[in-house]
Amino acid sequence: MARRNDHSAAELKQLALAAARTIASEEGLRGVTVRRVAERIGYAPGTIYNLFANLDDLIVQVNGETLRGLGAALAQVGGGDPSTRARRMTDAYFDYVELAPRLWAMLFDHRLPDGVGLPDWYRQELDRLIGDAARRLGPALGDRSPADARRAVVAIWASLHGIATLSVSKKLGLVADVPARELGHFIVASIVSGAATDGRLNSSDIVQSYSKI
Amino acid sequence: MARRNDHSAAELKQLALAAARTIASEEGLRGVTVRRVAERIGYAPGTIYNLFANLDDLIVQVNGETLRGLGAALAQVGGGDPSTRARRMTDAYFDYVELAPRLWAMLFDHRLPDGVGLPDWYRQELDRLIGDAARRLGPALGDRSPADARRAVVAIWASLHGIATLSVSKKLGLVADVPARELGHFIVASIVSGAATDGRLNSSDIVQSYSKI
DNA sequence: ATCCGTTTTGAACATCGTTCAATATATGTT
DNA sequence: AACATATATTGAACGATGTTCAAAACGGAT
Repeated sequence: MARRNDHSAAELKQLALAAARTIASEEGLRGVTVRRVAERIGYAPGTIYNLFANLDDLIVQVNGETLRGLGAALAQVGGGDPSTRARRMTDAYFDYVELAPRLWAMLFDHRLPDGVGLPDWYRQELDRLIGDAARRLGPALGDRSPADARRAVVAIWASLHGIATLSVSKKLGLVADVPARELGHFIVASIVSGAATDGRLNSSDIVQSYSKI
Repeated sequence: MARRNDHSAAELKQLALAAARTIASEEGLRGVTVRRVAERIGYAPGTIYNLFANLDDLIVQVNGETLRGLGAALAQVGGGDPSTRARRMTDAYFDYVELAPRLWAMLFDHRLPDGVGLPDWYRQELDRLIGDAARRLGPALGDRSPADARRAVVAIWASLHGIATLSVSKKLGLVADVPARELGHFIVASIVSGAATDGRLNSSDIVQSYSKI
């Protein structure tokens, strides 16, 4: 068998990605297997390996789209004074997570085997997302250097990731009856308002920031 | 074959747990398979199922020990004024993560299948850990209600989890050149100092906390 | 010495990712 | 129109996974 010509290679790739995305949305990373993706698009398992290097490659590409979607959702937040924009971006983050929690979870559930790094385009995608957020949140973060502003954004990025991850994997309800979104707002507010109160929370002397007043 | 009597059932269970812990420390969750654990203790795969309900059960029990160890490490932090204690507990957290990063990562990498919840003893273990931390951090968190103090601790718990997770899975270096520990201090400091500055960051009006001054 | 009850085994099953020789078809050439 | 070439597609095969369970082997009691 060969050369069915139903679809071009590029079309096939998109079909496979869409199928994987659907499965991931419904069942999470576990459900995404080569055979199931292949079956869903009406091809044999081997065909997947004409389109992707392996299953990891396929998943990373789905994750790339998810990441781009998150970036777009955050970029869509406009206007408002700096602090309400921070709030709206936090909301946009959780909106996006809740849109397809298992698909979002795959962003972090998936781990490449030892020694294999994420592809360069993925790193750039992620870098741009953080950079964009840093630029948009800059005004809310007080008068920090660009480096310190970015550091604050990375802290927010990691914190929201932690909250959403625990929430999606049902490990947040074990320790709190507070909705994930509310915790997210609390942390972002802490960082943002920390910037508003005074200049203590810059990178050069975090230690001192522990001592009250 | 049967009744080798080399070990009691309880001993065997500990042997299996220790073997799994070693493998997890070296290779992470992926390396922990029934056959490898069995081989390492010199028994057949089927024997594992005399000791544990299934592989998930075994892993949850290893995770329970890891969690208990983290709790002990945090509880060991004593003395000092409230804010230096907060700092030391944050250090203790990252010390513990760095002691065996892949073992720690298994705490969150592992997911029970759909519909299966964590056992009650695990929930209690976790609840005690958070409760302890809330009690110890209380003085550093200003004059909040116990409920709000606990919420702040949960926020810290989730944030540190996010940072450490991204760090261990090498996804933090993609967006920042800051060590995970430093980011952790930054966040804890933000929350702690947020409590120190004034009373705005309580649960009842997080929204308002976004507006500067 | 015999029996019983329990522990331990390992073959078996369904699934997984991955490889690759075989094949069937579209395309290019005559 | 017939043939040749190239390649897209297949599916069997391999090793590994979690899990089950009948069979077997052994310790202890009678």
